[in-house]
Amino acid sequence: MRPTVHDIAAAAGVSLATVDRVLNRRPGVKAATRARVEAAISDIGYERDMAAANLAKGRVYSFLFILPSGDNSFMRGLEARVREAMQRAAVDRVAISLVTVPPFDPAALAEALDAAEQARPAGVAVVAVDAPEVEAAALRLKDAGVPLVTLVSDLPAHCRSHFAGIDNIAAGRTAGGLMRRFIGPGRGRVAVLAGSMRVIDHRERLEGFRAAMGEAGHEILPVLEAQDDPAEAERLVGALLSQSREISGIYSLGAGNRGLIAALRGQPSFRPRAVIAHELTAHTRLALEAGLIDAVLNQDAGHEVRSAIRVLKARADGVAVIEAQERIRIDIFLKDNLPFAEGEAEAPARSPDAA
Amino acid sequence: MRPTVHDIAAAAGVSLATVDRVLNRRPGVKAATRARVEAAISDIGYERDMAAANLAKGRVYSFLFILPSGDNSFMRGLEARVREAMQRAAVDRVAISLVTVPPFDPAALAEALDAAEQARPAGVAVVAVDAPEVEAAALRLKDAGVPLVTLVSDLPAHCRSHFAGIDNIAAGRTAGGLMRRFIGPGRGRVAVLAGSMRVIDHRERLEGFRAAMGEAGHEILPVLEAQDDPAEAERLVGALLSQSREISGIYSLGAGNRGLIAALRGQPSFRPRAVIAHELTAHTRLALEAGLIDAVLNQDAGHEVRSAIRVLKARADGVAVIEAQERIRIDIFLKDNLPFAEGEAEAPARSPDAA
DNA sequence: CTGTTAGCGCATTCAG
DNA sequence: CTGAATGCGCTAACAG
Repeated sequence: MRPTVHDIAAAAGVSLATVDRVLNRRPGVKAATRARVEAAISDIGYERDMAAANLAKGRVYSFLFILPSGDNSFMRGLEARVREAMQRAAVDRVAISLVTVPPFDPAALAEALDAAEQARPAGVAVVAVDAPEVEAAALRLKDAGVPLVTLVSDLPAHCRSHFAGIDNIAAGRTAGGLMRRFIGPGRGRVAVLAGSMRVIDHRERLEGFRAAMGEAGHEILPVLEAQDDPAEAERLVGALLSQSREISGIYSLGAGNRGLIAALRGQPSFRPRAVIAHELTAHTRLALEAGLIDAVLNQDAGHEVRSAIRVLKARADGVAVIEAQERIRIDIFLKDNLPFAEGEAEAPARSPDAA
Repeated sequence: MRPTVHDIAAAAGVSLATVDRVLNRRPGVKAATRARVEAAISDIGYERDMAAANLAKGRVYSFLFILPSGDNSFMRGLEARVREAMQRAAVDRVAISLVTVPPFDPAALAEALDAAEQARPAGVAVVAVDAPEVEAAALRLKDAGVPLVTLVSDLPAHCRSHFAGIDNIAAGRTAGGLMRRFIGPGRGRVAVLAGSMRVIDHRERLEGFRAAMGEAGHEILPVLEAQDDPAEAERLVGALLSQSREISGIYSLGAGNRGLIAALRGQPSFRPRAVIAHELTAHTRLALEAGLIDAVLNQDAGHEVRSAIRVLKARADGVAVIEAQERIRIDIFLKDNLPFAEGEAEAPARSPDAA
C-alpha cells in the first residue's frame, strides 16, 4: 500500500494534524518539527491522495470560461464543447461557468477578466485578444493567484499560465507546404483570404505560410481582408476569380470560409489547383466532400477544452501535467480522413458493451 | 451539494447498508425494498462519487498490457509510452503490468491471453494478431468478464470491448489522396512497400490506398513484401529504383521504413515525386526533415495508451466514455508541422509556472 | 432480509 | 506550537 499521513506521523513522531500543517504549508509549526516531518515525507516517498483530500475538504474546482460571442462557426462549436464539459464536470468535482463577450473587444474582455477576479474562481480559460488592457487584466488575475489558460488565441507568455491552442506559425507553414505540393511544379499565383489582420493568430499563420511558399518562389497576392463578413469574403474572392484565371491556389487563414465557399460555387467553370482553409465546421466539411476545398487544417476544440480543464486543475493542485497530452495538434483533414461524426460535434455515446 | 447515500437512505426509509446493496447489485434485498430504493435514487438524481467509493474499498485497477517484442520502432515507442503510464498510474489507483510476446505469433499471444485470465486483471490491452487461436482466447477473457481493448491492431468487434487505434482503410485512402495530389496531373507508376500482408492493418491500408489511387487511374505496382526485414526492404526498393526511373511515388504502408530510407539515400540521383510512409519515429522524422519522405501518417501511441487505460477504467466502472476523446486521429505530418519533441518521445515536463 | 458500526486517506475544528 | 477527535461519501464486516 502507498504510504499515508499516518506513516509520516509515525515516522516523524508527531500527530496527523502537524503532518497536515506542513503538507499544506500552514503556519504554527516549529521549524525543527517541520524539518523532521519534511524529512519523513521525502524519506518515505509520500504522495498525497488528491481524491481523499478533495473528499475531506468537500472541494469543488470552479472554473470560468470566457468566449467571444458572435456567429463565428468555430467559436460556436467551441462553446458547444464547453457546454458538454459543463455537463460532465460534476463527477470530477469541477463546476464550470461560461460567459461570452463581444468579439475583438479588448475593453469588454478586460472587464470580464476583472469581474472574474472578483468571483475568485479556481481558474480561468479565455479566448484572448492581445491588447494592452487585456494583458493588464490578465496580470491582475495572476497577482490574485488565479491560474489563467488562454484558449485558441494567446497572450504573451508572461501573462498566462498555459496556452491551449496550436502553433499558428507552424499551421501557416503547413498550409504553405501543402499548397506548394498541391500546386505542383512551376510558379503559381496564390491568394490569401483573412478575417482581420488584427488578431495575432492570423498574422502568425500568414507569416508561416509566406515562409513556406516563399522558398518555392510563388507569387502571393495582397491579402484579402473580409473582416469576418461572409458577404464581403464572397465578393472579394468572386472578383478575384472572375478577373483572373491565373489563380493557382487560395489559402483561407481565418474566418470567412462561408463566403469563400459561396464564391467557389459561384464560379463552377474555374477551380484553383488548391484551396486550403482552417477549421473543420459543417461548412468546410461539406466543401471538402464536394471537392471545393482540398484540405482543411483544424484544431480540435473538444481537445482544447478538455486540455484547458486538466491544466487548470493541475495548476490549482500544483502538480505537473502530461505535456504530450496537452499539445494541441494541427490536424490536417482531406476528404479521405474526415472523422465520422457530423460537423465538429462529438458523436453520441455508444452503449458500453459486455464487461 | 450533490445528493449522497444518506439522502437516498432517508428518502427510501432504509439504512445505508441497504442502499449500498442495491447500488452494487448485491443480493439480500427484498424486491419491494429494492424498488423503493431505486425509485429514490432516480428520483433524487443520485450519482455515485466514484472517488469516495474507491477510497472506501481501497480499490486498485490492475491492467495488463500485452505487446509484441522485436525491434520494430513503433512498437518500442509504444512500450515506452506504456512504461510512462505505469509510472504515473498509482495516483489514479491503477497498477499496470506489461508483458511482451513474439510478434506475429498467434499461439504465443493466445497463451499470454490465457495466462492473463488466470491473473484476473481488471482489464487487458493487447496489440492483436488476428488469428483463430487469438480470437478464441479473447472470447474466453470476455466470458470471464475481463474487458479487453485491442491496441493498434484489431480483432473482430465481437471479440473485444473497444479498439484503440486508427481506421486503417481511411489511413490508406488518405495516403492515396495525398499521393495523387503530390504526384500531380498525369498517370504515374506507384510502388507499395509492405511488411507482411498477413496483418489486417496492412491489408486495410492497401485496400484504402488502392481505392483512392484507382479513381485517378494510376498504375500500382505489385506490392513489395519485405517481411519486416530492413535489409530486404532496402534491396527491394533499391532494385526498383535502379531498374526504372519511372517511379512517381512510393507508399510504405507498414514496417520497413529504415530500409526504404536507406535505399532512397543510396540513389541520390533520382527521387520519386512523392514518398509517403507510416509512423513517426526517429528514422522517419529525420527522413522527413531531409526531404527524403514527403509525408508521414501517424497514430499517436501516447494517446492510444492513455485512451486504452481510460476505456478500461470506464468499462470496469460500467460508465460511458467521451467518444470524441477516444477517437484516435490519423495524424499527417509534413516537415512543416512536426511536433517539437525529439523522436516520438514525450517532451520532458516543464516546471509549472506561477499559480 | 436489514441495520449498526468502523474505517479508507485526509482536513479541520477545538482543546491543551 | 501540538494533538485528539470528528467527518467527507462510500463500503464492508458483523449483528440482529
